[in-house]
Amino acid sequence: MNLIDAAKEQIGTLLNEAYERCAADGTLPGGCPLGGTVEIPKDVVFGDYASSAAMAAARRMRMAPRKIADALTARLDLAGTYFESVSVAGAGFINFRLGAKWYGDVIRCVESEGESYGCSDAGGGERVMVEFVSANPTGPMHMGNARGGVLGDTLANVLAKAGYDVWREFYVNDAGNQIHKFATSIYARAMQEKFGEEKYAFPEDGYHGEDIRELARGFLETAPTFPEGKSEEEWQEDMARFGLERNIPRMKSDLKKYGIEYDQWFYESGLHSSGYVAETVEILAKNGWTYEREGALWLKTAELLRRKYISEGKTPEEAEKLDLKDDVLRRANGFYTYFAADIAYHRDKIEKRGFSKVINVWGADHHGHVARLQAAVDGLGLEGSKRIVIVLMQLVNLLQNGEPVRMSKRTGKAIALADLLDEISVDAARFYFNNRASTSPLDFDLDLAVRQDSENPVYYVQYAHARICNLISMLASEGQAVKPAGEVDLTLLTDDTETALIKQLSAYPEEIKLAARDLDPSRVNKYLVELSAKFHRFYNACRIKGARADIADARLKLADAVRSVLENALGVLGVSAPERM
RNA sequence: GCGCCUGUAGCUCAGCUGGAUAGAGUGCGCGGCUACGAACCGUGAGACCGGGGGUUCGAGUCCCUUCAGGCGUACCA
Repeated sequence: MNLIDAAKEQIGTLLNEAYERCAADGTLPGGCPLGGTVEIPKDVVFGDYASSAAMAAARRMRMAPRKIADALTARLDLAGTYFESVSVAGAGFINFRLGAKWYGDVIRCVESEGESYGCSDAGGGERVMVEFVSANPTGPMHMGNARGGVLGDTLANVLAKAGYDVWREFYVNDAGNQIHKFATSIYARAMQEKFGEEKYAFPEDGYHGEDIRELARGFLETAPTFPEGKSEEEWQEDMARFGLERNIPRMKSDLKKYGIEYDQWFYESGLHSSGYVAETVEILAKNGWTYEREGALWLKTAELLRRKYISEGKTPEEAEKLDLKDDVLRRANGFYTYFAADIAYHRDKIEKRGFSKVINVWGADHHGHVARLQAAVDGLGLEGSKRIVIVLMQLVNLLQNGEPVRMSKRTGKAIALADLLDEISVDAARFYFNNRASTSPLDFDLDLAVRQDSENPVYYVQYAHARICNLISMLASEGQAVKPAGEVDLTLLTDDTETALIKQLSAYPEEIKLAARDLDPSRVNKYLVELSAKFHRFYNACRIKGARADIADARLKLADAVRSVLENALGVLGVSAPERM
């Protein structure tokens, strides 16, 4: 149950009833249904909820907002509602103040819903896929993958809680050009290993990382006859397979260490071998969206995009001004491009597997592909622009001693995901990577992240949880256990820090809903920090031990409700809620 | 050129579909444990919300324009 919504709805109803009375006796003109919004003012001196209905109606009623507000409040009947008083202030805001029943209801709601507190049916059971990380299996994962992993996983948690039917997927790019590059790189390192560094030139565009040398050495142990007995191509094929068989399980286990597990690892190679890519390209051709030039098969991307933009509200003139280009689907050498495979993959997601929404977490450096992919899937007649949603994640700037550290598989200077966990806890990593909206670049300061103190917000939140657990067990050992809400007089919670804390508890379901709507799980971090701060404030202001018995019971109950929601929200982040630290 | 993202306190960032006096952390200045965990709390100073127009009762938020930074514009993935 969402008590914020309940309160807002009640205000809407109350105002409408008051308006009916005013219209009936002529105090206000009839036929002007109330508009405006109900909001939570920043400053509590204005009350707990504020309606702007009077201001919104001023023009239509041709009356001063304050007069409308006065007329409405004069006819309000608060008996039996959540509210104990109402007032008019400012330009014509109608301010409502909550009564004790509402605060008690929040705590009763937290108690009765427990783990499912915060859940809603906002998603209506819609089948959604979240595809994330999908790192190239040609090398170790880096910090950007770590952010994407945490973002995607947490986003999936948020969506599940908001009532979506969520599927997690990792797209394994085990085909195409970079696999060829992968193979030639291992081959070159193997040759160098065997005959000396200077005897065999390493390909300029190869993968320079140390991990390639390790794979080459590992491969040589399994192939003592190398390079005899097979052609170069055959050896490279074996090497690619060998490398993937090593790297993919490692990616799985690295991600698992971060608490990230998938419903499916989807292999790009399967799309090629089954002919699905070719079939998909044929459909595009049949729909008239392709042409041949210089031996390659091209997609009419520019035209598809123009159609897309115009249908989204751009004028034909605006669309014409854009610098749009066509794309190759099948190269002159007969191989399909990554783009062609990606179109096929999304056809598989939408048409074959029936996901009504497909969310992809991509690095911001891929943003140029968003509209193009959507347009191409539009060209298949599968509503790509509507069903494919891309969460663009700005890249991670890794800092050490204040200096930026470049991350690149090619140069081999990557900080591997697995190594990071030698430095910091999973909890700290997950919280840190989710601490910014995906649209903001994230500075990951290694020196800061290793610190296990209050500089790191995750400890602030976890400390609040541990503090409550300790409090509860300490009081229980003295014979004062947490009582069921029904046995506690919650109307005794009237201190400013208590009501502020309860309001924060009430905001949780809304916060989950907004995080799901905006595809922004970092909201949950902010919520947790805010909840913790309000708890610490309450803890310092309101003693439990030594307070009058009924007051102590009520405060202990409140603390326990906070503990429950902290555990709940930390769970959404995949961060532990320790009982002691 | 075209496109995406970002400009809010010294620093790092919040600010929900436009709402009342723009918030927090950190840093700096004070202060709080013979009291449930001081990994905490209170308090002070610190911002013409990059600039300029516009929309309206009302703009950090919406529109236009301009400046600055990041990224992208492959028969790479």
